[in-house]
Amino acid sequence: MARNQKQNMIIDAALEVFREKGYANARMADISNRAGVSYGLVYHYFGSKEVLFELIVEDWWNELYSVMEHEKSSKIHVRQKLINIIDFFLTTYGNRPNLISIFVSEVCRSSVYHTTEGLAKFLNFFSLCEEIMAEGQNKGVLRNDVGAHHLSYIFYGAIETFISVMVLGKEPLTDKRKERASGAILGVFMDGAGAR
Amino acid sequence: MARNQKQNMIIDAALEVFREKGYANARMADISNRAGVSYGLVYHYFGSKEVLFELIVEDWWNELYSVMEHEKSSKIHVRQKLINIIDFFLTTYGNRPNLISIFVSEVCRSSVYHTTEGLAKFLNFFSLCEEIMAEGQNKGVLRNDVGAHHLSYIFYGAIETFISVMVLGKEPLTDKRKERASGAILGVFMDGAGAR
Amino acid sequence: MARNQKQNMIIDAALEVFREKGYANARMADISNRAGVSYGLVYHYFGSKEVLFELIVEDWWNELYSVMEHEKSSKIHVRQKLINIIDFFLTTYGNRPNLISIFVSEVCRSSVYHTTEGLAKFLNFFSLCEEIMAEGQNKGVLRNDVGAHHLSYIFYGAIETFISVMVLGKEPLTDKRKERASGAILGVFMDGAGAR
Amino acid sequence: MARNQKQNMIIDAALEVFREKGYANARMADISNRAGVSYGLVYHYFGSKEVLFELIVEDWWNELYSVMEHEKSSKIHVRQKLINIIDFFLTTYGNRPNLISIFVSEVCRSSVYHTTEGLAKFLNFFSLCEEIMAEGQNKGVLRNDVGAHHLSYIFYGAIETFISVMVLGKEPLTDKRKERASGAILGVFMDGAGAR
DNA sequence: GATGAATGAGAGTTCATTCAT
DNA sequence: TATGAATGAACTCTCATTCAT
Repeated sequence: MARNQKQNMIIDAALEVFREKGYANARMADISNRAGVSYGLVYHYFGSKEVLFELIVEDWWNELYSVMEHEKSSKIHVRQKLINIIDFFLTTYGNRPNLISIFVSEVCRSSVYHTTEGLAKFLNFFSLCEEIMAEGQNKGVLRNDVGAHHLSYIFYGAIETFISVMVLGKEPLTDKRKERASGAILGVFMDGAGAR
Repeated sequence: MARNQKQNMIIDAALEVFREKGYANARMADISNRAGVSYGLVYHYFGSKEVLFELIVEDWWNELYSVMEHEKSSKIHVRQKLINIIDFFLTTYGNRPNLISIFVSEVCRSSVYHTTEGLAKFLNFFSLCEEIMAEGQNKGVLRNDVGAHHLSYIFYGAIETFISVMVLGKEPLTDKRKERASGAILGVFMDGAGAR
Repeated sequence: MARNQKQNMIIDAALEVFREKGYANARMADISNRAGVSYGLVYHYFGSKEVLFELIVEDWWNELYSVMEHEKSSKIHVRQKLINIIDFFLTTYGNRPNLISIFVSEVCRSSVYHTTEGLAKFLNFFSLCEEIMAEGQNKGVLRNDVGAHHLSYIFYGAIETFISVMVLGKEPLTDKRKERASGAILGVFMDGAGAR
Repeated sequence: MARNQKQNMIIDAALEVFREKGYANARMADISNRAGVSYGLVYHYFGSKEVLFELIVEDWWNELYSVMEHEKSSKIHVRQKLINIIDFFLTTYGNRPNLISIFVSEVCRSSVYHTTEGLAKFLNFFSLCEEIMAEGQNKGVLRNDVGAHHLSYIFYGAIETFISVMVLGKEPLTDKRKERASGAILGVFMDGAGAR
């Protein structure tokens, strides 16, 4: 699945255009223009708008699953696993803002994705997340009186909202901001917002 | 702005169709058919697809602001305020799932909403949320070492993810489920997911 | 065929709107709004957009024919007849600019009027004009080496262009301007533009 | 701006359809059908109905200006210049009746053209015409007691009416008829319709 | 007479996709 | 591989006309 230069240029252009306009409003002509290639070449390589989009999304899901799988089977402390997951999302926002922006805007919530297949992707992610939470519960690191899946929702929801706000505000991610965000998410998730 | 029966039928149909297909894929013909009125009547009353959508969204924002304002100026305990906000979202999911679904899918994240105006709506909401958090900090109910705006993100993120999962799974909201969700969100937000 | 007040208000509004937007772009709603009456009343009285327009145009043709007939059978000098005709057009521009503007813009040239019926209206006008020219030729007032119908074209063409320019420039018609235009048209038509 | 074959076919079809139905009643589907191309191709090349129309009109104005400029700066006798201008219009009617018909019906008088820009086109034409008339006055060929712009109106009005009548009557232009029309226009314009 | 809600055919335009070169 | 001309289904919006009250 190695891609040549032009294919990569098209993918990059697609990331930009999908992010800027959203899937529905992105035109194939926009993508080919942005990539500096001809109209037909996009079809030559990717077949259709949907396939192109799915490819991008699929890659992202696979990458995300891979990270989650890795953390799941890792021997480190659960707390560190959560830190790593938060870090993965924030780092991706920093390095590939278009990608994470599309994920947050066009995938997570898009009605287009409210399909059995779309749902399965999510459930899979949450299920991996849940396993880590369950591990934490088993090891006495996380509370037992709240379902592991509920813990997943709260944990992921915090990450997603931080990213959404940055996406909306088009905020660049400085190291300092990243650290603060990371600290806030982990701190509140683990210890709560309540004063001690 | 009292609406007559047909206007309400159109609004209800629009809520269904926008929810099912998303804004971009919703056809005005779908809406008029669903409402059982003629094509032209939708235009007669609402002028355009965009206006119809904005009307729905605007109403929702206003209702949300109204609730937030009310909680903000209320004299009750901050903890209760948070309970009320969670309850408002969950109750709305129960009563008007189409509305909250559109909000979560088509508004919060839609690229279409990544405009100055769209951003302003959000910032306004978060700013109201933040004031409540700040009140909690001042009263010693909430921790001070995390910014009030960050607390807002985590709090709202938790709510939104619960709703998103229910929307995706098309889960009906039983009283029991509602109570559990509410308890989980508040519990983890206030006291953390960490074991005691 | 006496019209009541509302009917007249509608006719006046129609004159304004047809002049401003042209027949094709005039909306019945524009007319009813301008007239300050309800939508349906225009239909109640006039049946359709086309009928309303035809009524206005028909009235104008009849008035024009009447003037031409009168001049034709009048015993005055042919030169005076031409002066009267010029004066009729210029006066109408002064008093009812909407009417003459519609005539010049929407009737004379409109493709919509390129029908057998539309053509007949014109031929009838030119035929009345031609008879006056022929009378002038018979009485030795006008030259015989150019066909009477050709004289009609040149004579009417001069009038129409003056009016068109005023319509385009939205020029008000002062007495002085009217006199000069009238003098120029008659002078050049009778004696030519060539220096003596 | 060299045009390929299909573009020319579309332009030709547009000339026919605009002439037959007028701008407002011409459908893009008519044009594409007439041209024997698909619906989309018209948009591919010309973008919109308005642009297509403007292109045709713009070309004509430019051609007309070019002829007028040429005559203006030519060293020939003013009388000959007028003959050439008349001939240009009549020849165009003979060769491209659709074009001249559209000009006379849809441009000169169309309410759509009663804009600042539309007016400017006309004024420019009349101003070129006027300069030739002024030259005639300076050289003692044309009378001085009538303004040069008024002479323009009468001269052009005569030409336009001849053409309009031919357009309305769908008359073909034989050489003989052309000669007679030309002779009549020039003769009456220069020497008047009055008997000697 | 008078109103304006209601209808729906019709037109312009977009844009994903195909295909000949 | 690479191009971009060509296609046409699909969709939004307009507005003349009808009709119940």
